[in-house]
Amino acid sequence: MSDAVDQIVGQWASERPDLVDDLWPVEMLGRIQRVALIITKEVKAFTAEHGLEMGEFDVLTTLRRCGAPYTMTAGALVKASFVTSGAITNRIDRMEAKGLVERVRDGADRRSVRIRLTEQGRQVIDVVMGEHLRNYARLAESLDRAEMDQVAAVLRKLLEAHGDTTLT
Amino acid sequence: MSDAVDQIVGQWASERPDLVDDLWPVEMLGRIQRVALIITKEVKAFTAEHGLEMGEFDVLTTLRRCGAPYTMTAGALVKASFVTSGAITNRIDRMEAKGLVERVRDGADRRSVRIRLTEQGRQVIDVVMGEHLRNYARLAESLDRAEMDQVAAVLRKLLEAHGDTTLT
DNA sequence: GTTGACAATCTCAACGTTGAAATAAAAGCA
DNA sequence: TGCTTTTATTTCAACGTTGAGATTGTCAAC
Repeated sequence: MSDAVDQIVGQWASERPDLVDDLWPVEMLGRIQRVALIITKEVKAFTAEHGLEMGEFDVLTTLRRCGAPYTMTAGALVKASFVTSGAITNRIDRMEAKGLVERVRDGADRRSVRIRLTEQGRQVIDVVMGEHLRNYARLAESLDRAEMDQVAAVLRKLLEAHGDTTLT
Repeated sequence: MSDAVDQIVGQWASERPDLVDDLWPVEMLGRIQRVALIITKEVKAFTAEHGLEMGEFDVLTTLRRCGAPYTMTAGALVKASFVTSGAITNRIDRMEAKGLVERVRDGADRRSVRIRLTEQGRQVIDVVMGEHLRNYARLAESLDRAEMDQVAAVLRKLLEAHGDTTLT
C-alpha cells in the first residue's frame, strides 16, 4: 500500500532526480508531521466537545499530573509547554474566567504567580483525561502494540538527541 | 535513558494509578506530537532564513513537485494542505506580492483560479528545497537508517488507516 | 432564456499566538 | 542605604488561521 508521503516522494523523484538520494528523511519526518496534524485535529475536536481549547486542556493536564496541591508558577507552565509567556497569560485569563484555575500571588516572591487548579478544574480534568486516553487508543487502533513500541523507542531516542528530556 | 514522555507517563501513573493500563497510547502518540513540535520549530526557523513563512514554503513545494507548468487551482491547494480556503487566499495574496506566484484566471471556468509558480518562484524553491533536505537530514542524524525505516513503515500504515492516501 | 442548485474563490470579524516592550519585585553589591 | 542587574509576569500590536457568509460563475432542467 501507499500513502500521501509515498506520492510526494514519488513526485520529487520525477521532478528533481538530482535529489533522489536526499529524500530519505522525508519518509520518516514527513510522516511524523502528517500524523501529528491529523492527531492534533482529532484532539482539538475532542477537547472542543468538552468546551476546552487544546491549550487549556494542556494546562489542565500539566497541573493535574504534577500532584496535589496542583499548583505551578506561570513560568513553570511556560517551560512545560511549547508556547510563549504571552500565550500562557492569555490561557490563564480564560481559564480563570471559567473557574478552572485561580491565580495565587506568592507571599514569599510577589513577582511570581502560582496557578492552582480549582476543585472544579480537578473534577473536569479527571473526567476528560480518561476519555482522552480512550480517544487516543482509538486513534492508534490500526497498529499492534509491538509496532507502537518500536516507534516509541526510536522516537524516544530522537527526543533525547534533541534535548527533550525534562519537563521543567 | 528517558525523555519527557517517560516523565509524563510516570507522573500520571503516580497520580492516577487507575489509568496505568490506559497510558500506552501516550508512549507513541505523545512522542509523535512532541517530535512534530520540535521539527516544526526548526523548519519555521529554516524557512524564515529564506524570508518565507512555513505555509508559503508549503505552497511552493506543492506547486513545484506537481511538475511543469507548476500550476494548480486554489481548491487543489486547499485539498493538498491542512488549512482552510481563507488561509490559502491569504498565502497567495502574500506570495503574489512577493512575485513568487501569479493568479491566472481560467478561460474555461472563470470561477476557478489557477495559481502558477513564477520563474522567480521556481528558482527560489529549487534552491531552498535542496537546503531543506540537508536540514531534514541533520534533524534526523541521531538515528540510523534502519530505525527510520521502521518508523516510516509503521506510520505509513497509520496514515493509510486514517485515509491519508491521496494528495488531491 | 430563465430558474434553481451547485461550485470555486474571496471577504472579514473573531481567535490564539508571537515577540518585544513595559511593569514590578527580588537579589547582588558598593 | 542607594544603585544596578536579574527575574517573573503582563501588556499589546501584528500576524496567520478559522469558519461562516458573500460573491461570482457554471450547468442542467424546463
